[in-house]
Amino acid sequence: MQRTKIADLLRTEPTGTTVLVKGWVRAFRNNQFIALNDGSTANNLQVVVDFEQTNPELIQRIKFGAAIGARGELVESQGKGQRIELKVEHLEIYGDCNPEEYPLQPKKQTLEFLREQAHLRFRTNTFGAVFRIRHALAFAIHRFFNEQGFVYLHTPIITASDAEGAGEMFRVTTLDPANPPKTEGGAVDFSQDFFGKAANLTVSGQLEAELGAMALGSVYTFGPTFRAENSNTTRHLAEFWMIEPEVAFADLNDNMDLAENMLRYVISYALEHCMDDLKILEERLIEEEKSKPQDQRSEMTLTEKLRFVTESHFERLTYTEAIDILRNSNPNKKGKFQYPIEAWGADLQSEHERYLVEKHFKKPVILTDYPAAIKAFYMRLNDGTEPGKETVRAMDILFPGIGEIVGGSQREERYDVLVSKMEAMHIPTEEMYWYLDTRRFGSCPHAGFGLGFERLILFVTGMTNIRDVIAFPRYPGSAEF
RNA sequence: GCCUCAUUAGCUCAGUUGGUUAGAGCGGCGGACUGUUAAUCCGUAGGUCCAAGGUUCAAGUCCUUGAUGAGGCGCCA
Repeated sequence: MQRTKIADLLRTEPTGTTVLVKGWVRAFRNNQFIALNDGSTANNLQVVVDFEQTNPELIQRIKFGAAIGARGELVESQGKGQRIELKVEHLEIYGDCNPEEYPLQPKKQTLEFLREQAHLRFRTNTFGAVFRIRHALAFAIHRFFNEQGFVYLHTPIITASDAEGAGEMFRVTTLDPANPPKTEGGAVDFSQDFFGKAANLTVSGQLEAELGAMALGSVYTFGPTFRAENSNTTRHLAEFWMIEPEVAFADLNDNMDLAENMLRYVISYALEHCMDDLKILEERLIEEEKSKPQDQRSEMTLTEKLRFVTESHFERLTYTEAIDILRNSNPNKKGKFQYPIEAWGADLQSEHERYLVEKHFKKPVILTDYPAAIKAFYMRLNDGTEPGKETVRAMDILFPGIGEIVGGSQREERYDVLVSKMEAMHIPTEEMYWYLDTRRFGSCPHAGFGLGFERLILFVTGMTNIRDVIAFPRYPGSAEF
């Protein structure tokens, strides 16, 4: 007999037909009622055992976490908590689960404890919900770009260019670390390494994506990205997934529209397809908020917050306008900022971004036209700015509770301007010939951005630590599993 | 990398000014009950108080160093 998934069963009517289900025991109450979960949905199927007609040794083995199969009639439930249930005719245990040794328990366990049990945490309601939503968001992103006529470009994970300047890199090598070949000068001789030169894990697929966009028109990447930064925060990982669209013949406004539409599209998709999982996470947050003082509780529930974002337009303003708002803000005047806003040109700190998003505008904010000095070399220099106050066509999308979720820009398409900026920022132009070639041959205005996938999941799930929205997090000092 | 806080039973946590034999809830185990919904009721076992040093008549409690975890900051997505 073919097994039926619980997600499908819960959508059907209790017809009295015989079905076979397989899953894991989430609860066994009263020697009769098994709450069975097979991962297809957050919801359990109630499986009713006739304990007087069942071998006591078999009953004894129905423990929290055990894998079982149950065949029986699907009937209307006599109890109140559920519409339908399965009346067992035949029960089979596939895998026992010894409760004395099993780390998970049928009760609340902290996220920190479950992080140490990351190989088992999928089995909890919370992480089941998180990873089903993560899947749905990944699917929605591909669907969005496909509908928009984008080509999914697989940019390399191993790169030999270390000129991108996006962060510290992980070295990829096959040289013997104890005894590497040396040059005459005593340095490690990477010309003898696997690739004939030093290689690293990618910190961004953007530069390669630009190459694709200059022929395919609209491309996006969606893959793992690596940063060897010693970052210890709730929003950074050493290995994370990034989505990087790149569009030819697009300017910064097109870019902002694309990012905003994409975010609204994928959040709407989650609201349409993941409501059971979102409700579980929403309940979790409501429980958690109860232990907080009144003034720190959020005004909106998780789903209200998501709906709010899908329905509101993001506030767009320039860096210069943001500085004015911050300079005249109450916390700045009262000296509440740890880093007071003084002169134009300073980079904004987390506290400033949070003030703009969470206090001033109370919705997602897009900041544009940052000072050229604090942004990357490939961003397009704005025309007609005062000397010393040059800005670039950059944009950052800031989300409440997360901070920067998207960073993007219109790219510098003018060969001469790009070369002089690279020279000023000490980026070796010879090594980057392939990138510069796009500007030498058929260059055009183009723009793109990077979206941190895990940061998006943080926002949609309401989780607060990025290590809880990726299956097996990598961060300083940790590469378990 | 910097700052702050934490580490006590399987889990979540109490443990007063340094003072006798370190407690609770949940979970586990044994039993009762049998239409339960975090089931309920009765009983029961379970501890290298993170580690190493130190102060003291006496340390879970104070000090030093280290490890691990959490939160914040920086770097960013």
